[in-house]
Amino acid sequence: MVNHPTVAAAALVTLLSDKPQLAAPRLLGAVIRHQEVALRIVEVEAYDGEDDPASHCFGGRTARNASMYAEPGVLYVYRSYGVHLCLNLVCHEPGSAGGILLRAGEVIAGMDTVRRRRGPGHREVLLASGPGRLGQALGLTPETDGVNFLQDPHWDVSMPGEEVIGSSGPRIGISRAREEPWRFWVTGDPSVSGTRRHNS
DNA sequence: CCCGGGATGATCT
DNA sequence: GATCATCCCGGGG
Repeated sequence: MVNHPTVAAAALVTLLSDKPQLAAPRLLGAVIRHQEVALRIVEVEAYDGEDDPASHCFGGRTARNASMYAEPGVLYVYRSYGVHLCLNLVCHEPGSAGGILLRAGEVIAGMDTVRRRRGPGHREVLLASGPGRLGQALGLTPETDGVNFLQDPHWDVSMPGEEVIGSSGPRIGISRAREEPWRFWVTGDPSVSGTRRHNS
């Protein structure tokens, strides 16, 4: 009875039923798969609920952020600057809201599909480096918002296989709550985004 | 290599 | 009308 699928699923639900800022670093090294494409997650950001001024939940529930109030296992997809689709794993304590933004990954399966989606001329380590690029690599659509990866055969998330050495710092691209070090990344990993400015 | 800035459109005030 | 949880290109050093 070791490795029964429901055991792994239960462990993920437990992980994602905590405050996002506590769960996020434990997600480094996890693998997310959509159909034939799989990414090893190397950079994430935690967005808490209505009390986090940088969260889409700040100010309460709206049509856009409704998925962040759903149960852990659900995917929250939002459109950034009109053009990019970005992916969060819903993560919060019971009765709350929140999510973990997947900011960068390493392509470990489906390379041909990713290259076709991203277009020519990209170095391999940059194919899913940055939340918009990661979304494009995974083939997100607006309909991905609200999908439960525990119940949809096209989607899967696996717990990290090995411990990784992580770093943390302020979240990128926000104007409020800059003091919270809620961005987490695999130390030294070449696919982490924002290497020019934000990494220490 | 580094930095600055423009594109682009949904969302909310 | 302002604000973005962004990306990428072009110019200068």
